Amino acid sequence: MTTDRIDAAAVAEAVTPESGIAVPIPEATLARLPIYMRGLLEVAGDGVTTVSSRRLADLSGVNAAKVRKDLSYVGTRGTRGVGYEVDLLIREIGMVLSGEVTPVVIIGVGNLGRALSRYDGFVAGGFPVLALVDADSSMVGRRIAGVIVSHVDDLGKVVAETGCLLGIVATPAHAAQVAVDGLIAAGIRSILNFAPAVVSVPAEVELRKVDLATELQILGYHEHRREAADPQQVA
Amino acid sequence: MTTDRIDAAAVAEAVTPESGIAVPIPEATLARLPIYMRGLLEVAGDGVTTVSSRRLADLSGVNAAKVRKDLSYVGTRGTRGVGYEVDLLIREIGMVLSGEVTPVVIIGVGNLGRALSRYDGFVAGGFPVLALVDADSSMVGRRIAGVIVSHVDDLGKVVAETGCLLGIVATPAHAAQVAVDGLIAAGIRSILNFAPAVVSVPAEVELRKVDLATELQILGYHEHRREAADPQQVA
DNA sequence: CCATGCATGTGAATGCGTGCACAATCGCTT
DNA sequence: AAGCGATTGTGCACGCATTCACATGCATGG
Repeated sequence: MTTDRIDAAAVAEAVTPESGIAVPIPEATLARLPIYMRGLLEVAGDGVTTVSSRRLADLSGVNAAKVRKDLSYVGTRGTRGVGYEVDLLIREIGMVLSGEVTPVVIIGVGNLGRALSRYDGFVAGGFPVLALVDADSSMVGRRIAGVIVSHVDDLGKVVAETGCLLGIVATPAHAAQVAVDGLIAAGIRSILNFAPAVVSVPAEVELRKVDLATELQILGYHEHRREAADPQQVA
Repeated sequence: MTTDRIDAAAVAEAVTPESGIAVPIPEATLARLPIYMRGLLEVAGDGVTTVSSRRLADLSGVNAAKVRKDLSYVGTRGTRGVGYEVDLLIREIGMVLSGEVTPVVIIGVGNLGRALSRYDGFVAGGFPVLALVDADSSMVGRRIAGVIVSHVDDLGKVVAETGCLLGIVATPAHAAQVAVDGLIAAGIRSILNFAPAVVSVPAEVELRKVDLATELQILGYHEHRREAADPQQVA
């Protein structure tokens, strides 16, 4: 996987089931929770009220034991011999991954930035894009997906007004570090970087990365590898 | 990391240094090679002819020992006391990740599909988008980024004509499985899936996934976690 | 020609993630 | 009321990835 957590430090906090404060969900589990959520919403739509770990595993393309272990982290308890209550599970997982609406700001409204700002999945997932900024003055003032583009110099003001908590960097590589620094200065502490560049952030800032070109290169490697090993062409 | 290799089976082939056939690069290493490549191209632009693992590690945001071990997999040998030759390294890594041009086809020309087809990074990385298809007839015939959109029913023909080896799925979730099946039927064996859905493929097909909404949800979790632990607001 | 310093290459230890396998436990049926 | 089938919860072992630490070996300077 190319899109990884940058800071590899794991959350090693002790589990405190009853304190209600600490929540030490492993990174790998966290990445699967949204997948489970989709499966749950699907079966809930069919009127099903109970799922087994096996069923949920099939829907999510993972191992059943993994599902059970993952669910044990979110605190949910199933019923032995029966399974898990769908509605309850949806509420529990929804609670874990920020049940409320979390607005995001996008830096860079080039091709990628515009597409992301119009991407339905964000709004559907509770992440409305409430602010857009760009360094290019000719972009400022334009309306994209209902949001007016502001200048990057006004980033702090815009973030404060809209209450954005998450930042998405969709600039060219050479502008990525500046964009990230700007977001941090504006108070954003969780950033998703689409620019193909290595950026550094203070330890308290959470930085994730999505590298589209790298994804293709990894696929290309496997493809070429297959061709070299297997002389048959599809023709 | 949300965008992961789906099939977790590792390539366990034995290293055959001199045979020139088998290439058993670990998945984790493979994901870092493009990062190294960017750093190398950067220093090469500055006229530097030699890099140490330490320097390359700093540029890539990773550990120096990791760099050395990664480079040992690609077969490159550095010079003790000096470092690695930049040009040579660029050629070696370029060789590993498919030095030639590998055309790609995109299924789905909605917001995301259009943005991806215009994304400069693909062409720059040697992955030109030579074909676009969509199920919506009203899209067929339109020209996007210089490529004319074909109907998904003609997928096999289009793939054969353009020689595309990689497929990108940018459809809505409910159409993802059909799109993947279509790509496989057309002879594509390496697929990058952007649709937020779990799809199943035969073992010989390589499927990678990029899940944008999930990335934000993971960030959102950390953000909320921080807020809960740290009552101070940014205000 | 030799010594010295620096950077590579890798053995080994640690930690996380995965998945098996099984005991514990629940609901349902007889 | 008691047994039975089903499913959860988890201890355990295995494997990959990461990182440290150090011996190896090359180039440069005296």
